[in-house]
This record gives sequence, structure tokens and C-alpha cells, in this order.
Amino acid sequence: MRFYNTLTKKKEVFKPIHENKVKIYVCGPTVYNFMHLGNARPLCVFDVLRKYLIYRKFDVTFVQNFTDIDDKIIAKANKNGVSSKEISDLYKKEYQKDAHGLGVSDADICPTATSNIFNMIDFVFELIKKGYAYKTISNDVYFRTDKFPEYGKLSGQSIKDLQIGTRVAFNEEKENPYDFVLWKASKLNEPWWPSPWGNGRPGWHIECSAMIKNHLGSTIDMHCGGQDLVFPHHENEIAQSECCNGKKLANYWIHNGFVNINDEKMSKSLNNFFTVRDIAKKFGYKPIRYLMISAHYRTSINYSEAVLLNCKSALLRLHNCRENLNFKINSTDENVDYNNEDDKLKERLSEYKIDFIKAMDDDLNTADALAVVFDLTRKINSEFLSNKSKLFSKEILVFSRKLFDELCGVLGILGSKNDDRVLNSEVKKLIDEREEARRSRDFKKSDEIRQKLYEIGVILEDTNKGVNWKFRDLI
RNA sequence: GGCGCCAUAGCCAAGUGGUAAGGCAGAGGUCUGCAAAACCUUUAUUCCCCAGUUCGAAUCUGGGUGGCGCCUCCA
Repeated sequence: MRFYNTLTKKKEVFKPIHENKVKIYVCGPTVYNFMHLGNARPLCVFDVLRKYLIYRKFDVTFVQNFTDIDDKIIAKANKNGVSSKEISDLYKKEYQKDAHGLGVSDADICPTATSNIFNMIDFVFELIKKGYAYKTISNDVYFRTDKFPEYGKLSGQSIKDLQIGTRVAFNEEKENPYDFVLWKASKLNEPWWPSPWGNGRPGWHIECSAMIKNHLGSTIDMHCGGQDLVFPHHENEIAQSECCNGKKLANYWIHNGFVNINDEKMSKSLNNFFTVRDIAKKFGYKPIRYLMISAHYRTSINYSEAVLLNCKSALLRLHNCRENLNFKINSTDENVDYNNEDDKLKERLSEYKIDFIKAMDDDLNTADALAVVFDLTRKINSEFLSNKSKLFSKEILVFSRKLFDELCGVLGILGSKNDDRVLNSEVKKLIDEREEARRSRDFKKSDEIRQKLYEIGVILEDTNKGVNWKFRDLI
């Protein structure tokens, strides 16, 4: 298994610190608004990473934080005349709703910044003690970047060249323009916590460093996040953590690409963002997840309605395969014997799993893995589900379904199964009525009922084994 | 100014030295009462352009062109 490591700028063989245990930290959202499509990218991508590692029998501890204290939260709270906590609690809840819709599993630990304040204070205290940080006359605390010679090793930036840049705010209290804030002295109308440097609140970068140390320890296996976090956020995390702990922060740094609109980064500041909630209302959650993994995680993807509809169609093919296979299993006689042919078929089917793993092992190539899933779909359709296909034992059919579910499960792309829901009696009656009309060759009536059912949300397909029905809204 | 990424069919997208995966859309056929779903066939002599290296280049090197990102909060 190999991953592209931002730190070394090459694909590396993945080797966890402790045999088969993997500690992962993902930078989570600042909760001051609904999740937008850009936020959904790392969420889906790293959820697939996690599911894949678990699939490959790793013991994964997955931590994703919530930044619940921040300028934007405070600004929104003050604007709405409520507390910061009310804002962050609300959007945290809404974030989780969308995350679940996207098929994302809850992290093993999802700490909030405000529940780790004391760890942050300890962390800053330690940095000051070791000479890596200093307090200003305004009671802010800054990190001393020039005390860490390796500063810039993740992003490939050197402080010297950065100083040519024009975008850094001038602050005469700082020893060096690139020193970054660890602790902010309390201002009017802001939440604060007591500290050795006076009342205040933590800076953004220190939150992650402290939460990692608290929940995962000094060194973790993987640190993940969006490409825009490489500099300065992750660079600063490295500086803080490695100076404080004297140990490497993370062995593998994994960064996802952006979601673009017309080739431009989707962001709140550009005001070109779409919320996941709005898109899901229109197209459902599953096509969004599909879109996020349809390309390799490090490339940028463009969002448009046309592309999302494309994803929905692709997903429909997979969904049909599973539901048709299910129908086939439910309508297959128990007394068809398993035979040698089935053994050979099992072997051939297992090759798809090998290809899937090969794709995923190569820096989580979900696009290639999807191609394997589609190849398997064609195999299942042509082998078992075509009109000409012969009789198969239930065992081999169930084997195929298990394999199919297994691969789709790692990617998290398929929604609930048809049989997770039951038809109500009125719909059942209509289906029977249509069958009756069809048997007596009253096609006008049977087509009318079929159309009516379609409008209610049930699709009927006539097969040689009887009528196969599907819910229309499962994707 | 510094650092970095990208360009493959109508659209989305793998492939990164051995002769262009997969999906959507399109065309033709099979099946069906008609559908739907599915299957079969078909859809890039060519990978932004130019030059070079090589027996061989979408893939490597150099030079262009076009687009984007980070260096300020950001996924």
C-alpha cells in the first residue's frame, strides 16, 4: 500500500508505527455555517481512506476535530445576538446530518476545541518554557518561527522568500513577521478562558496540535486535510508539535484537491459555494459522494449540475445491478446444486477483488477502483442477469452479491437496499391489479397502473420470473 | 516576488516508457405486448503546441500556450 506524502513529495510504502494500528487525524470544519461542497471532499475522501484501511484489517483510530471557537463563529454570534456556543452547536449538528447523508461514519473521537482549552494552555506553556514562544505586551503569545530551522519543510516554503510576499499583515509586536499566534488576548464581546498570560482564547493552529497530542499522542501515522491547509496551518502544527514534543508529528501527510466552480476554487470568500444541503435536496446525497471519489483525491474536480446528473446515472447502474441480483436470489430455487463450474466462477469473481485492492493500494485510486466495480457489474449482469443466462445455485449468487456489496461498501457509494423498506398495502394492491390486467392482456389498464406507480415512486420491471419492483428514490 | 498543480473523446475520468481503462451521453441490434432493466456491437490512429532523448513517448527532458492553487480565514 502506497500513499503520496506531501512531506516527501513522493509516493511511499505505508508503514504504520505499530504493526497494524493506524492513527489518523483529519482537520475538521469550523462550524459557523452549513457544509459546502468543498467541505464534503475531504470528508468523503478520508472516510474512504478509513474504510479501506479497516477493510485491509488495520486497527484504525480516526480523529476529526470541530473548531468551535474562531473569529467567524464569534462574528456570526455577535451579529445574531446569540452566544458562540449556540452557533457552533447548531452548525455542528447540521454538519453531522450532512455527513451521515453522505455515508460518512462518525470519527472514533471528534473533539471540540473548547473542550481542550487546558491542553492548549499546557502546550503553549511548554513552548514558552522551551523558548519557542513569547508573550507580547498585549498579552498575545506568538510562536518564534526562526527557532525552528525546519520551518517550511512541508510546504517547501522558506521564510526568507515568504518575506518578499506582500500579504502578511504587519504587526510590530511580533519579533518576525512570520511568527504566528498561539494565544489571543481577550477582546470585547469575545469568549475567553483564563490563562497564565491573562484572559484569552487559543489560536487556530494550536488547537489541532493540542488535540492530536491529547487524543493520539506525540506522533501519528497520518495527518489529512485540504491542500489549502498545507501552508500555513499544517506547517505551523509541525513547528509547534515538534518543538514542544521533540518528536515528529506525523509520518504521512495526505492532502485532498479542491472542488471548483468553472475552474475556480469554491469558497465562502469567493461566494461561489453550494451547500451540500441544497444540492442534496435537488439530487440526493449519494451522487455527491460519487462525485467526490470519481476522480483521484489529489486532483481538483469541477462541480456542475450536468456532472452531478452524470454521477447519478452511473450510480443507477450500480444500484440496478444490486437490486436485480437481489431479485434473482429471492426468486431462485434452493434446489439448484452448487457445482464445479461455480468454483471456477468464484475464482474469476475474486479477481475483481484483487484488482480493486491493487487500485486502492496505489495511493487510494478510487477512479480505478470504480472502474473495477463497473467491470464486476458487467460481469454480474452478463453472467447472471441476462435473459439467456442459465440456472445458478443460490450460493454463487449470494457470493457475488457479497463481493459486490463489499467493494461498494468500502467506497460507500450505495444507499439503503430495496428490501430495507416495505411496500404499503395500497401499492401492493396496485401491483397485483396490474398483474391481473396484464395477464388478461388489458395492456391499456396495466400501463396506466405502471405509470401511476412510477409517479408514486415505484418502478416496475417485467421479468421472466415475475415483476421486479424498485423504489425510485433510493439513490 | 517565492512555492506548487493541471491540460486525455461531446462530457466526467484512469493510465506516467511498450502501442489509449471505466462511466455518462450518442448510434445500431437482441430481449419485451409496450416499456424498463440488461446484454451485444459501435464511438480518440491519438493524449494542448513545438523540439529533443529512445527501437519505442500521452508518459521522460527542454521551450512555449492556456488554466488554477498556496504564500490572509479557508477543505
